[in-house]
Amino acid sequence: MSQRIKPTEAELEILQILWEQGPSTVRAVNERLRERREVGYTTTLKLMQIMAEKGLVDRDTSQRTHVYRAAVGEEETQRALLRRFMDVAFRGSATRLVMQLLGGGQTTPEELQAIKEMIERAERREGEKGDGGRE
Amino acid sequence: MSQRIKPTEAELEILQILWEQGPSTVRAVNERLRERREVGYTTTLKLMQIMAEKGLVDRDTSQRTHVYRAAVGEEETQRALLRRFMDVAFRGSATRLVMQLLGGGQTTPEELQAIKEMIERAERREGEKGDGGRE
DNA sequence: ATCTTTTTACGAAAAATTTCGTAAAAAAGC
DNA sequence: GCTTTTTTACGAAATTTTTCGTAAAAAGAT
Repeated sequence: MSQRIKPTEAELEILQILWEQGPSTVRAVNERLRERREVGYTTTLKLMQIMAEKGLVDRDTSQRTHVYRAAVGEEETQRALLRRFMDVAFRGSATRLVMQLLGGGQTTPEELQAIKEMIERAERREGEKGDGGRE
Repeated sequence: MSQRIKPTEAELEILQILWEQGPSTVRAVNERLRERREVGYTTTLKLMQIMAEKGLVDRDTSQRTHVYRAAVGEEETQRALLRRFMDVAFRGSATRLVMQLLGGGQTTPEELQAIKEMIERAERREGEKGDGGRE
């Protein structure tokens, strides 16, 4: 299901902006992109039009200036991307991935602490499995 | 430095095979690829030739049948890929990435345990850093 | 020796992704 | 009203990645 979500890198960059600042015009998105690198306005426009075709974004065309919003959830997308990335880069091993993350010095002590707490929570969830905790 | 390592997806697939089974001929790599999908022999050959040009692999051409081996380390490459992926998909946040990994039900209890141990080790390392710890 | 198979080299086609030029429509400014 | 600016639509060029056809060389088989 969510395996159909496969934005390209440029598309993901735009999704990030839409997730972060909510529904936006092409101009607003392009300006954010420009903070990081040179991008032509029509380049951004075209990409967003393609994304609309693919169903990655919805757009409100009731006004002349269209407003786009992400049509796929941030978490859902991250889950799909992570699954794929873990498979291709770490042969599917979550352990190796985390090992690299922690060993590679890419985490602050605060992040380590936060991650540790998450592990404990995840362990508790595992332990309870079966009694149907619903959402 | 290691930011120069940027294999494409098909290239990464080949690197995985070379890392896993060591120096290999084009035929051997192609056969492994074929276990998962249709790939022509010359397609694999060409890719590996390009990889040799890029410096991703080395090859021994002393025999008629060339033998290729990975010229970039598995960990080094994973580190570079992970850094990039974390930035683009998780806005640079290791915490969010791990959250998704643990919350997404993509980890077995065994992996959880292994990960927890790694965290503790990483914490000890961090702790030593500040007060000039003994090794 | 001749024919077949295996391998490399090379180039280019095919596919996917990214970029942008140009035009037309709508809105805004004067 | 007329000009300038902003926006969308569209198509195509440019770039990157993947795939494969063809040829030539080397090795092996008969």
